[in-house]
Amino acid sequence: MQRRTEESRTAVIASLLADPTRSVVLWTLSDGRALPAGELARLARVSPATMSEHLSKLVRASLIRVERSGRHRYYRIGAPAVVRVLEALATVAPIAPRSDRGITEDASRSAIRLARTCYDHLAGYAGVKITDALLEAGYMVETGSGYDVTAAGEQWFAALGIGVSDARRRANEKRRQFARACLDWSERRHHIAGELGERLCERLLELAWFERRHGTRALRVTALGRRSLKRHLGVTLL
Amino acid sequence: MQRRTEESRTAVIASLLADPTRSVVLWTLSDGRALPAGELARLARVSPATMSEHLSKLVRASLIRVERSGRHRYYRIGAPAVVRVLEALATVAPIAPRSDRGITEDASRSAIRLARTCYDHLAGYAGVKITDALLEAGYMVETGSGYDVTAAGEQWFAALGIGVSDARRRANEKRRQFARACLDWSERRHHIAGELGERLCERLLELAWFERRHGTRALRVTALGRRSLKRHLGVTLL
DNA sequence: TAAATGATTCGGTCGCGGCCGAAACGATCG
DNA sequence: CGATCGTTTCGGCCGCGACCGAATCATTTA
Repeated sequence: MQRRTEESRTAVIASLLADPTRSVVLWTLSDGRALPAGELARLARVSPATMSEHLSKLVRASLIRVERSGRHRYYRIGAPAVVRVLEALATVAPIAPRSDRGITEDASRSAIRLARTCYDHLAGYAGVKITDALLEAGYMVETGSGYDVTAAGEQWFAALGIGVSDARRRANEKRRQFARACLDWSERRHHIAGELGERLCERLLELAWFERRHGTRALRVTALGRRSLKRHLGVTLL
Repeated sequence: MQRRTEESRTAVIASLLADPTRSVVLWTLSDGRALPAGELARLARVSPATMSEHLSKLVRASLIRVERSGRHRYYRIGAPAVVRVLEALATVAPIAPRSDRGITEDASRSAIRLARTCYDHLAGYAGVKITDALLEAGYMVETGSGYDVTAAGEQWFAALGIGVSDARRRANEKRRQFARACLDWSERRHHIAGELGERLCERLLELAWFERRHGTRALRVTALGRRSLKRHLGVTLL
């Protein structure tokens, strides 16, 4: 392989992501699934021949890996860094079309968009919806730099087993923000992060409203989680 | 603008980064500078006409902004998120060609590669060189999860006004890693992060070995910094 | 106002790459 | 062993976009 400048090396990677068909493939696999070539062809609406070429390019660049099983070949994301690129690209909104505050209602296509961890807190459709509901109910209010919990909110969190004042104290000690507003790449909306976001996420996993999925940051909503979100916050997760 | 799927929207952005000429432009501007169209054409070795087309595409997508001044038009990066995409792309090494542990010796081209902050610690060529030197001198050793400071190292840090044992204690309190190894996108090498990395960075800024630059994460090495790095660590920053 | 300089627009060429159908390949199954 | 199914390879078509020179526009300088 000949010497390349940093610039053209990133251009090569970018050109692999620049094709709509390949982009669909990567986004489809971005939640950690492994799918056979034929199914990917069907999803992207191209012939098996075309898909095969795309897949071989992606494999050659190590953006995806292939695993043979019988007469199928299963393709999966090659490295976590690949998903980070996708997310970074999604964050560069081609001028965010925020006409109104609607959430994308077809978020269900990919598990990683429905619910995932973002560092230590909850993100994706679920993270945004929960944050919205907390604001809507008056349990939290927006501040300049994030959120703050109201007296009513403190009770709500306590009912879930989360000590707000304790979290506030710890955040202060750690010189960490108490309840930060983190921008979501898939929803282009804010969700709750910081010390409180971490505790909320931890607790919802403890309560088994969500479950971790193997080898991915995507979370599964349990049946209990769906019911409880409905009851506690009036949130329906499609 | 018609409805687009998330996939194809990221593909559009990626296609803008996929062209080598545009890629050079974005990398050149990635340290926060603003350059006129003609100079960018010269740097990328294309005609002014060609460059103009590229620039207008990038502006239309808000990846860069333009500012008129006299008969020049100065172009600069449009949003911090754009640089994050570049860095994410650079991190997806087309199989890192790490034949040996050499550092890129032409890192000086872009200020942001020479020295920058990565969250709260020092990164780029400078960050990696300093980390290497600390290991080389036996002031730190590599551990499974990062680094640890030796007794000799503790003295070295103390001479600089950094209390290692205090940092260790604080890290423990904050449940934060003491000295993490963070992967550098430009050098593809590790550098020191975590609590100790933060304190080191803070202190070097206090001592005026480095200076923050306006509106960018790039740092400038001062003349004092160059001399001191040479004396304290035998490090020369080209 | 004319000349010079930076930047953009226009018109036209050319090559790369995505696409498909057909054929080949490889594994499984009857 | 032939039939079938999933996948890849091959050959050829076609359109998009990167490129440049020439012309145009805009701003500064003489």
